[in-house]
Amino acid sequence: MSVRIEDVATHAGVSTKTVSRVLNGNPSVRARLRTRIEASIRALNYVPNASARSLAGNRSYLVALLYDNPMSGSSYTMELIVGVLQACEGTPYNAVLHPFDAADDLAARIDGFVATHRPDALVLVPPHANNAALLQRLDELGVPYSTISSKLRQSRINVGFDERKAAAEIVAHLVALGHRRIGHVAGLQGHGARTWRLNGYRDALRKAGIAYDESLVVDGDFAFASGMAGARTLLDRPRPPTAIFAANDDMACGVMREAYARGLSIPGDLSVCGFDDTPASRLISPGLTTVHQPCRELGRVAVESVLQSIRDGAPPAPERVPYQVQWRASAAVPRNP
Amino acid sequence: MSVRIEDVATHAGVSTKTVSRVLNGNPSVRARLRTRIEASIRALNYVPNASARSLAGNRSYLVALLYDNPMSGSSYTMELIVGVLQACEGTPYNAVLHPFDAADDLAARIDGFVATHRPDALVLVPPHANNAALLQRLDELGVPYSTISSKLRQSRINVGFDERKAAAEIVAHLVALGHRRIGHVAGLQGHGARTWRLNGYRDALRKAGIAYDESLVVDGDFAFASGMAGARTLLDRPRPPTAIFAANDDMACGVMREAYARGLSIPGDLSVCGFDDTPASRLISPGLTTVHQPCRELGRVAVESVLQSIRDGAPPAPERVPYQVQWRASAAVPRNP
DNA sequence: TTGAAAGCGCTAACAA
DNA sequence: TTGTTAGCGCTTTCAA
Repeated sequence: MSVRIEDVATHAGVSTKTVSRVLNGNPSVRARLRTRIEASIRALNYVPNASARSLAGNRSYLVALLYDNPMSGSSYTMELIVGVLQACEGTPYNAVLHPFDAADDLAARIDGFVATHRPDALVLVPPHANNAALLQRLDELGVPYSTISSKLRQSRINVGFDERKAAAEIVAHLVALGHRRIGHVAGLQGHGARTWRLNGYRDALRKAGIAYDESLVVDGDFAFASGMAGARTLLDRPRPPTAIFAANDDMACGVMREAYARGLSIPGDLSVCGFDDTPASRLISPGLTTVHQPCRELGRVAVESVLQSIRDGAPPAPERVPYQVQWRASAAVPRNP
Repeated sequence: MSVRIEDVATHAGVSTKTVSRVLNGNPSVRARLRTRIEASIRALNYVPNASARSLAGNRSYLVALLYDNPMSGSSYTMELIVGVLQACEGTPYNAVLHPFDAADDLAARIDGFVATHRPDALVLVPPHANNAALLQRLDELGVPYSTISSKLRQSRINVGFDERKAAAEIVAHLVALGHRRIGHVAGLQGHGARTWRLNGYRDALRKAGIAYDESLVVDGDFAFASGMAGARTLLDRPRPPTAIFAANDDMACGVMREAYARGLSIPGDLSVCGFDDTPASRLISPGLTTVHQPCRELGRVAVESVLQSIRDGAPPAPERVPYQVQWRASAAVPRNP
């Protein structure tokens, strides 16, 4: 059908094994020979057959991304996927995507998945990244994996960013603008993101000498509706906050909806901040001040780290990628501090 | 390493070939034998090795999704991916995702892609679905493909939905509310979506007996900023529109931003409608009236159709999937008609 | 540092 | 309807 390794070997006047060595970056090939073989590969436009390679080498060259079944078009997952694909580019590896419902017992179903796809490595995102039983099973199966934003120590390779510091930075900015009563709509229990962002909020208050007022913190679940509900509770307080920091953008949008429903203007009557920098945070009016969650970077680094650990044997230390705060118009000096 | 087809054959007391026939749904296996073999497969927890299968069968069991490099987290692409993955579930097929920059000459690069991945089928979305040279090259290479929302007749298998009718429905609704001067921010030239939605807009006006006023139609490029710019132009007209229908949600959000910047209220002073039903359309305030683009369905049907054409030989007729209009608060009776 | 030969696990021809 | 045999294209022993 097409060009095979044998054709390259003939063209270069060597054995197929030597071509194979070049293909796999085996260092024990003389430089001159390597150059000649590489020239033949280009000349014949040779591309190795992935199936034959996997079969003979007992490797799939597959990296599987396990994520939660995104109910709505989740830009988080999309960006992650983009990063994962970027990391695979230029390597012999390919990505396999697999949405898994968080409600399912993944620790039990993972065996079937691994048997079917035989991935060389896995990348897990929350909530799966926080599933201790799942990680343990993967350890038992001997499948290398990396996690993204996991809160478990158990994960040998984890990538994330300093969500706590980022949240503190947002809240410190609100303080600097003159806000003293700052509300917080917290994220879903069990997610690292909830704890880190809430802690960042508290850090900034403490640093500013503002007493923590638990009546200004309400629970949310990262969904729009819970942001609305949270704002309702906070704005009904005898002394309502002049600013609300929501643990993610979807909830911040809910806060804005509720504020508008009460005839409040943003940021005049109420400053609002979010977290994630989803597309909606740019599209909504006014633009939402938020933390850019570096999803692509996270996906890219997660893949690179786990592949490196396969190559080099030693698992690399957990990684931290940089983040950035997006200052937009939704936060301003309070009208009535 | 693990259970092989030979083990199943031994267990069931048949030849490997017969097991293979069962695996591949070959009808020429007696029912009783089939049942026995299937029992053995379950008993041994056998899973075929995909690489060996591909190599021997000269098929990759891969469906490649070629989409444009999404600059921002595109919910369109994400939803499509979800649909594609859904369609692969329960089949031996897997999806390979490949973002391709629309600026690149894909028709020239497709050979390398096909040689590397050897996909059994391709699914193309705009703008690639509108790339005539690309489709021609695929025809030459003999790779089956389906397109999504392509405007080219050339594509034998195309899935889409009636965008023209959906747009007309939205505009008819504005008319029914009492609007007579309705502006339109059109999509990017060359996209089917631009033409279909613009035509739908004109259809609705004609049906309502409202003369088409070209000063109320401005060009956009599907991006937020072009929605703002379009609104600026339209609202600066001597007799500005009381409603604006943007060809997608991102531009509709831009229209809203510009309206707010002028102190207009929505929908009191200006009704706004979009198209696509992106996450932002739900999160923005007021909620945006828009057409739900059935991306998952499109992705799912595109895969199913092309796989069916591989099985049955005959390409199925182009498919139309249903859509739905999302009525939200951004469109209402005009305050000053 | 390089090469020869033996599979990896499956399917496709062909035969029975 | 079922079984036998020969590969698919590559990597891996092992030897040179």
